[in-house]
Amino acid sequence: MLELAILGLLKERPMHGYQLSRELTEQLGGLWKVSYGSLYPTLKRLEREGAVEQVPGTSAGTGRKRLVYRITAPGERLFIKLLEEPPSDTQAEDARFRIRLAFFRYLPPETRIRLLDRRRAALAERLEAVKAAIAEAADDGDDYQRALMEHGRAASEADIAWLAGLIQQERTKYGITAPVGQRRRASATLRRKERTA
Amino acid sequence: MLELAILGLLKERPMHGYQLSRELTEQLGGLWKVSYGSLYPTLKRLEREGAVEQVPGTSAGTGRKRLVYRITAPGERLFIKLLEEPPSDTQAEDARFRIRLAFFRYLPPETRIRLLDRRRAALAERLEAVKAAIAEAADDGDDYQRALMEHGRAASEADIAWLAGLIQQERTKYGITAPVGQRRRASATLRRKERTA
DNA sequence: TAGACATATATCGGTCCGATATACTCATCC
DNA sequence: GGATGAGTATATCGGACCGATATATGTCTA
Repeated sequence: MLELAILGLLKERPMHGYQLSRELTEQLGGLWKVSYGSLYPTLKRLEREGAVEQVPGTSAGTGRKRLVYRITAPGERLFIKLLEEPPSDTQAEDARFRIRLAFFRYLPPETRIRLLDRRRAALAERLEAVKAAIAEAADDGDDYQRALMEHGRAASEADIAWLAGLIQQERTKYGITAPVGQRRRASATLRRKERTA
Repeated sequence: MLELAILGLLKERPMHGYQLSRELTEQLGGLWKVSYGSLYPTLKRLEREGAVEQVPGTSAGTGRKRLVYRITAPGERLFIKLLEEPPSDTQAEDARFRIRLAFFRYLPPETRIRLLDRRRAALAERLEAVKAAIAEAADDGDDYQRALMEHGRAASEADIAWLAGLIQQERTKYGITAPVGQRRRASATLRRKERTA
């Protein structure tokens, strides 16, 4: 979600496209590189939608023409909406979640915990799927495919543990106790029926 | 690289679109879900390019019409080419590398080691970038952004260790010793100048 | 003062995704 | 017996993002 990332940066201060690209790469430690082929069209779209607007008269002497944008009030609302938006349940959410986290400070603690927990549940589900696949492909097979799945399992487990740590930290800091009904859910297998019902 | 994945599966036996989608999800332990919106157009493209062809007369009684495809000789060559193709140096390579690995058995040991090592070098580079970002953002800051980067660092390190293990295994199995000039490179920081020169 | 390099915006083609449409088969239940 | 719904199967559409590329202009330095 480039929109989310752009709005998050503009929230801090007005910037132009090129600057946004560098800040983005930098703030996320190079984990997420934006391409200009996405950036500029997205900026234009946001402007068309009224979420950002150009700051007039900022090409002040300093070299080349620059189109400086700032976030608007509707843009602020859009930002929060995008930040809380439910995940797309796909591998793209891996990247999206990182963006979300980079702007987590704009969310209240309760919401943060809710999102962290939702993410943890999604990873737990993936973990179960991988474990099932490992069990199934136990003897039929390809060494590399097995290694791949084992690695997927280890990575999922590490991510889940990491999230659990973040949740714990958040709870300790704000003295929020875990809702009882929610705890099991996160680590238990979610059957498909249960979710669609 | 959907093309790669499709060709890899068709190499084992002829299949139709729907079947490919399920096999793909299954063989990779649900780590990689294909959408029909990619699958069918890609199949058509591959057919247009002569890499696959329809197997005539296989709608044999069993229910619905099915378009069964098989790989051709040019398709086999394309498959190997795609499998060895240099990485796109982006976050997309994370996913691509998994696909590659799933079909690694079709490559000779030397090539496998070369690709594993290339991947390891890329991750080592990313690791250095993240470490630099962590150092830079040490005090200015957002707790969540720091957590994010730390997690990126840990994940990179884990991945590198995993790759090192795979390389070691491969070398042991086939008695191939590491080229001396290549060893340092993998774990050392690669300066930008050095690469572009 | 020429060259390389960083800054800055923009477009193009291509890949993939999610949603949706369509249609057929088969089992189940009333 | 006929409705309902789940699974199978192919296909298209709009949208997001990427990588490559084009095109300027400013700045540093040899």
